[in-house]
Amino acid sequence: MAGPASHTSRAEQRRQTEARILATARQLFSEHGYDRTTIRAVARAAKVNPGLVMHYFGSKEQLFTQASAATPDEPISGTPEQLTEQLLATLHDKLTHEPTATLAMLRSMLTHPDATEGVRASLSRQQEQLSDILSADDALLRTGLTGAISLGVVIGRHLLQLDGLRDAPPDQIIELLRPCFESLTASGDS
Amino acid sequence: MAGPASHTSRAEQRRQTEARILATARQLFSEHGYDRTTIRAVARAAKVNPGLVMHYFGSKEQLFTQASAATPDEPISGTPEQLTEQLLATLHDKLTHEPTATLAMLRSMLTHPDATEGVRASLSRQQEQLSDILSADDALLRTGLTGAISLGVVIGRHLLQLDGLRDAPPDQIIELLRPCFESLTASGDS
DNA sequence: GTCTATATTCAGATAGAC
DNA sequence: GTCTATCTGAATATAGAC
Repeated sequence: MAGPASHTSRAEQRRQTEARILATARQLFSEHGYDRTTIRAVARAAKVNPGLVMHYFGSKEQLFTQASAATPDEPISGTPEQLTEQLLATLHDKLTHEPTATLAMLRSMLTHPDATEGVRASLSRQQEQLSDILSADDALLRTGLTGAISLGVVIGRHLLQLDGLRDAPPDQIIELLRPCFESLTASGDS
Repeated sequence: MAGPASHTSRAEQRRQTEARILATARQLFSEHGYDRTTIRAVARAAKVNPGLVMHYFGSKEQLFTQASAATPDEPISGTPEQLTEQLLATLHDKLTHEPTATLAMLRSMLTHPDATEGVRASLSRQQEQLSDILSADDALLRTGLTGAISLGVVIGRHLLQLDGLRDAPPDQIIELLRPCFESLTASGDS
């Protein structure tokens, strides 16, 4: 691969190769899911040997763990009114550029137990934070719904690529969804 | 398995065995998805031989096709106002008893191309019908959102079993979602 | 440090015995 | 019509050569 390395030390070379493998794995996991992504395919796409992938990451499971490690959502805080805007802003961000690592986890969330747990944990954390602010007796259901709705819209856009959702401007989507989130974060009992 | 069959003809016996295999396959596909469900596991759970499953259904793909064949949604028609109630009624039904066949398809929709196409086709059909009624210039986006929201809530309840969503009474969920659907089916431009 | 060769396991599918 | 035995291919993982 590398010609006579000018400044790249051996350790630096290794770091770059490892990063390239990881980026390739993220991409393939996000497109085809855990089970249908093979170590061999990752190696081929990253232009390295399959054995090297194993050597660096230990196992397919560990490779997936690293490839799907996403930065956790911003903590939510403030008044119930601010809450709606924060949720919409977070969703807007996910609609514009959801990181490949997150898509890798979402892609496998229905079929790979680790991914299921990852998504559940992430949503649960958010539900806890939100429920503290809402403090209604059906808070957990309301926050579960905002999470499920966000999840459905993200999946519909990035993974299923539904007509109408796939190419719509994020701003327009957010505007249409604002009443939904407002009604769900409103404190009035049904 | 069968003792001295009293009234069951050989053809009847076969029909029953085939139905038992299909029901078992539906269950396992809906729990673990396409890739992690093996012919062998289906055979074991149905108390038949793996060869018999192949003999009856030809291939794993064909078994999945039959196991995940769901009855299509009711056609939607009427005025925009009736439309909201119909969507909510359909969702209420899915929250109470989503058929195992549908869950089998939903479980694999992110990782198995056939299932992806099945879900996309089902949602597209519904979007077409709804868009005809709405006749707003952003109709396709609005109907895409109602589909994505329904999908997210069904997945959150049945497949991810999110806290708050998992055990909530369908009536209560529907009430909380009514404003969402009303705002999305309202004809006013944003 | 990188890659080759291979061991091991397990899946779907097939052919043929009872 | 039902089941046993087996073929074939592919995947992860390992051991060792360069």
